[in-house]
Amino acid sequence: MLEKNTCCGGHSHTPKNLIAKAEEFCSANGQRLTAPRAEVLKTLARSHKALGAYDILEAVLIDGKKAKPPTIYRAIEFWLEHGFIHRIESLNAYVSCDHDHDTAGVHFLVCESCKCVHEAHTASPLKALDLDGFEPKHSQTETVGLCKDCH
Amino acid sequence: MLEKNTCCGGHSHTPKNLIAKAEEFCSANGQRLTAPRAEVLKTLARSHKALGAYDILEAVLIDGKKAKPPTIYRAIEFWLEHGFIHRIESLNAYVSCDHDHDTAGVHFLVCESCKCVHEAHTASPLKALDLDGFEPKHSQTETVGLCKDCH
DNA sequence: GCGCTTAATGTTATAATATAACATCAGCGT
DNA sequence: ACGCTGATGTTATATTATAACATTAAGCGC
Repeated sequence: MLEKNTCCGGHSHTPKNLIAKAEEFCSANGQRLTAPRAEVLKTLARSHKALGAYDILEAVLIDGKKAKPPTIYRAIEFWLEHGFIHRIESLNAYVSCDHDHDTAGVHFLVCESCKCVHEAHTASPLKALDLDGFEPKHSQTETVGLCKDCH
Repeated sequence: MLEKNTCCGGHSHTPKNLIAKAEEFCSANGQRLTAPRAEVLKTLARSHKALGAYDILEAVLIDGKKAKPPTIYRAIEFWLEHGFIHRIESLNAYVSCDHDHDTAGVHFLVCESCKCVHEAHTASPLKALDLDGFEPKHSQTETVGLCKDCH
């Protein structure tokens, strides 16, 4: 896997921008931007496709060596917690995001063919709902289909 | 796992009703309601918690014998395809549903503590979106949080 | 700089979820 | 009964994720 992303116009975050934001975030919050964290985030930022944990694992070298799963999963968890990446549940995969929105409700258009993901923003889907005592923490909508280039 | 479902008032579909619908569906559509299919659907219908495939596997006996994973996954796939159950992506688990709605857009309130799932219905989340050529097939929203009884 | 504390990573092993591939069986029309 | 088809049985393995413990590195007070 991990082909070059030419789909959907090849959009991708610029790793530089995202890493710059990440650096800023870390120093502002007493977190460390370690090699595994940086490599994982860069790999996701270069791709607009969702990447599985093992795709990332195959793609990155930490100090010139292949990492092992826990290393990758820890970095993934770190960036998920801090809103720099999202997990696409329907693919068991991960995408970077621009981090310029609140993370309470997001909507992804997921191409089932090329695995590219577009992030959309609409009103919270909870607005119209009778929650009947349910206390929401995080909403995520995934729309699976075919992107412009794949259908 | 697979504790008795006492959470959230213990709602659950009545297996009889759901199986009746399933029988009707199968005979109307030239499908067979085989033992694995019936057992899997009954097990899900009795539970309002989401059950993982291996929970179901532990719970059912087919002709008095424990099934093996492909048997369970095939039955799950069958009912998913025909709209009798849903997959809760954030839990890698499955719930039955009443099948009285179109399956194009659903919204689940998922309790991260007890794994109970409430199905909600709102307007399609795609209405407000600029799809830009994306061809949607299926939308699903999952809101993770704590149910009335768990918080 | 030294030693302490803490957070992060390295390493090994394994759990949990899911599917591929092929053999066998059951229902059904003829 | 025969053969076709779709479903299941069976074996093995792929894929995704985490537990547990050892080791290393950064920050801090002195």
